[in-house]
Amino acid sequence: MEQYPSPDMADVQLVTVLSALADPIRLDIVRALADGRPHPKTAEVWHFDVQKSTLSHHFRILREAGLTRTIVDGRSHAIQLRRAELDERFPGLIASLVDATA
Amino acid sequence: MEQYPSPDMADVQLVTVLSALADPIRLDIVRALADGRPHPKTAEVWHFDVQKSTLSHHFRILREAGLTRTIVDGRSHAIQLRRAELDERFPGLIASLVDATA
DNA sequence: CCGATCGTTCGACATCTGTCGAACTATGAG
DNA sequence: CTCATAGTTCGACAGATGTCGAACGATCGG
Repeated sequence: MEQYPSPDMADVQLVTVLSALADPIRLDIVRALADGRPHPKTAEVWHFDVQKSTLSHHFRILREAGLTRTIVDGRSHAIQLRRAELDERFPGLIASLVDATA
Repeated sequence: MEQYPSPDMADVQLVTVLSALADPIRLDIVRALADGRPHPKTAEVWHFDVQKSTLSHHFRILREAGLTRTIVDGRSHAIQLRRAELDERFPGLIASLVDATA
């Protein structure tokens, strides 16, 4: 299917990742996703005060930057941090985001 | 004098730091500054292909985000990463930037 | 003092970015 | 099949951002 493609981690640039993280909503998402497990994209689950189209936009930025992958199951989608790959490509980066008091 | 003020590190937001890092030139600067020592602002030293006014703009963003401090000595200015403070406020973050193969 | 140098500031401009609402797609329920 | 639901895509728009060049301010050398 390859419906929602993420880039190869080897091609992911640090500055692209940092740009993706440089937004309050996306940073919150990534920090919440740091457990490495899939989380539903459902807008109501995320308490953000934006429309679902905006949230969808943020999910896309994260995926295209290489931070996340999308798991499709019927009409429900989940998003998952590519934790292991990221830890290998950018050691310590995700950990430092999680540790930090925002 | 307080001529070029940097914010208190306690007031520095993670997302602000990430926004400052989310630019190719500024990321390069920070990585070069990671040794913690002062570096001259001299445009020729930095090989970037932008005008000095643009470089000055980037230095300002970095300082206002809390990443650097400016040291004035006569008419020559130096810029220094606030390494120790940053390491305490955001453990591992700077290190992960330096480690990474951009 | 005078002129040169280092760096900042300002206004202008094009581009990028976050946001919305409406339309669309695909899946699942009855 | 029909309708509802989950999420995406699209066009529009306002505001932020990176860049330049010109003008400015401050300092140093002669």
